[in-house]
Amino acid sequence: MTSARVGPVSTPRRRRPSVGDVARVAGVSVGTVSNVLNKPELVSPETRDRVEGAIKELSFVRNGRARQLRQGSSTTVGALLLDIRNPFFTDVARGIEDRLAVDDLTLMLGSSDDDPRRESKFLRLFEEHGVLGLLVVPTTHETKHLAAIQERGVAVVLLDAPPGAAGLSSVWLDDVAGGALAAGHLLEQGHERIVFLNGPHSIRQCQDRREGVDRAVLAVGQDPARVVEEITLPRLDAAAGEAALAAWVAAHGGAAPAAVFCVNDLVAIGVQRALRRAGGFALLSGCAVVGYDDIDIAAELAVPLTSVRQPRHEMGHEAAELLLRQAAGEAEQHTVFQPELVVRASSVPGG
Amino acid sequence: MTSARVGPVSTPRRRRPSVGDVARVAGVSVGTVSNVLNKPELVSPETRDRVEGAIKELSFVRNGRARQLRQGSSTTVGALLLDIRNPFFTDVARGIEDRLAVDDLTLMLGSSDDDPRRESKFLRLFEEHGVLGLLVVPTTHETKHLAAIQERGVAVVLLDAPPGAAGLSSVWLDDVAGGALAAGHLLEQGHERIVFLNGPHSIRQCQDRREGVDRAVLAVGQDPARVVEEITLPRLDAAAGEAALAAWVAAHGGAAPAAVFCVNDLVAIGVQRALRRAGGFALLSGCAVVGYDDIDIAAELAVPLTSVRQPRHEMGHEAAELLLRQAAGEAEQHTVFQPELVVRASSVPGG
DNA sequence: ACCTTGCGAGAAAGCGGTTTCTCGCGGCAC
DNA sequence: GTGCCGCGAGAAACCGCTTTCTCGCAAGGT
Repeated sequence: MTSARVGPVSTPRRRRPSVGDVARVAGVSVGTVSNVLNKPELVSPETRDRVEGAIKELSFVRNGRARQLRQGSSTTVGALLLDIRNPFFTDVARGIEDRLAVDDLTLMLGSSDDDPRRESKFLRLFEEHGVLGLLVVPTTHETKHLAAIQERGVAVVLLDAPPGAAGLSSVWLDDVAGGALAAGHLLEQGHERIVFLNGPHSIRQCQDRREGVDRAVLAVGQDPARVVEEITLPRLDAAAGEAALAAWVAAHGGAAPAAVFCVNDLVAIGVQRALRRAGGFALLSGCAVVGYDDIDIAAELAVPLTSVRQPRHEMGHEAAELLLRQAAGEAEQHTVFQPELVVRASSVPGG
Repeated sequence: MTSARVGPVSTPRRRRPSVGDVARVAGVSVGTVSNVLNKPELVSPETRDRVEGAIKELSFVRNGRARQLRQGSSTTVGALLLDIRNPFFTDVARGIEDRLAVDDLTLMLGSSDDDPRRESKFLRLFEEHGVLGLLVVPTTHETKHLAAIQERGVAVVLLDAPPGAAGLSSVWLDDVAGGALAAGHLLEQGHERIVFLNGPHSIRQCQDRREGVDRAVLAVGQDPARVVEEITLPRLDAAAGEAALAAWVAAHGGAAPAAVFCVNDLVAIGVQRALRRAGGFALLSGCAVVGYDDIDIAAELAVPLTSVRQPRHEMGHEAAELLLRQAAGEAEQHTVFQPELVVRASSVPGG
């Protein structure tokens, strides 16, 4: 470990001043202090000045929990994403945050890591916390538990997921179309076999992308079972992609597959890494790779990555928008975005 | 826009059941319900069963705000980072979260975008929210306002920043050493001029890295003023790096600088992009580029990037650790990590 | 039979704000 | 001079939960 520690001195800890303290210093009642804070126009200028002076003097900061408890309101929304380290989700998160900032709301983030236990832990935490609403990338198809939360008065929007239980708004992207786009592109390039590094089908996106792949294969009159070799990854990051492809290469005497479709760009980056390690640039450039998400760095890689683009920021923004509407009592609403194929060197011969 | 909307149906909204409701259904007092929730061993099994039945029946979820208000405790900590989209910060955030999860605490994240106004807005929000503690990447050298917050009873730890006002713990990395490492490496490669794409010196890290660069230059008996050409970027992302380097190339008749040191990897990625666009792979491979942070994808770029590595996850973890200690009344403490140079193709001739 | 224990449950007082209701007081019309 | 109105400030209830304190009651000891 390359670190060092130093440090003496102790830290004081005092009770925070309350409206009562402010009232005492200003020589008014607590109700008046509250009025200064919330409805200054109801208070005479002199009194207001005295109170504001006292607030400064004590450096009073009001207790938002008590405030919200009384008002029954809330200013935070919770978002439960699959993995905050995945650039796809941070871009989505930023989209959410940007929309919330307009209304002076703040965001609590959690990563479920696609683990239902972590998901339910965070959901409970958020709900107890009294969030205004919840944006959830669900870990399973089953969304009844989310509908139940909404029944209890917390607006819930499904994020990166199709419409689920009745009453829940949703924002997602047509992953069947996305999968078809990717596979169609590879087939067009003349590939007859496609290795598909996918996540478990319990993840909706993974299942849908597979369905899209199958449709594309059927569309050219081929048999998916013969064309597609699907490998299920335990996790959807670069390390998992690298391991899976290294195993494939090892199992095929050092040869690379002709075409690989990866369930996301991180996995694709891992695949490229595995190819480079196994056979250098030659192997790498002989293998067509397509990713998914089109994260910012996809274009900057050793071999720029062909990818299926999702409007990440916009998806987050729209999800927050729907959440606020739903919280305002509007009806549920479903927005579906369309994917777009971005072709780069990783999938075309001259790359 | 590639999206569509649909949706009818209305959303109900009911008052959440309270302990009082549970008590009524179970035929006990609210105090007993509370005891079932918090000290089940004090309640007789039959009563406990009745209460738990009522909780299930009403699907009661306790109101954490009221709970924390009464207890005076809190289970969330706030972290104010510069930009959540920068992988450096998400890795730090993940380190924080991993440490907090051990104690069942949750994280609220905010991005200040290096804007003091956004910073103070978030600080107020967090403080009103009653967070247990605050991890802050400060936007200025001035940390008195943070010390003032700690005076009011919220533990504060400076993150990615050197010790500031008395009483505040801190976790940072020796950026002077980091800057020296990068510049020393470029000088060793025989470069006599270094273009340094830096952020404004009002950002401590930027100032320190510059100082490190100067020291390295002085160490080989050269004059920093002659060797280093520093360009100040308005933002520290890929777009800013690309724009700055494109301008440099344009101003030098299409020639690339021999050596570029970038204040972070995103900027370096932008630089590589600019070089590729201006002169293709030839120009790119003729220019030595060094980045900072060593984010995960640095190794996967078209030209793998030499970078100064920071232990991101560990820094976040340690910051959370210090925060919890400080919140527990322990004395302030300062941890400083050491950077490490990771040499890749982007800075060495044979790359 | 009587007094002490001790256990389990209820009543009530907060936590720190907001909000409603009441009330005193000065100004104004009659 | 009396009555009314309205403004500004205070008193008190309340949000939902925890926690302390009290008390009834059954068991156990003598």
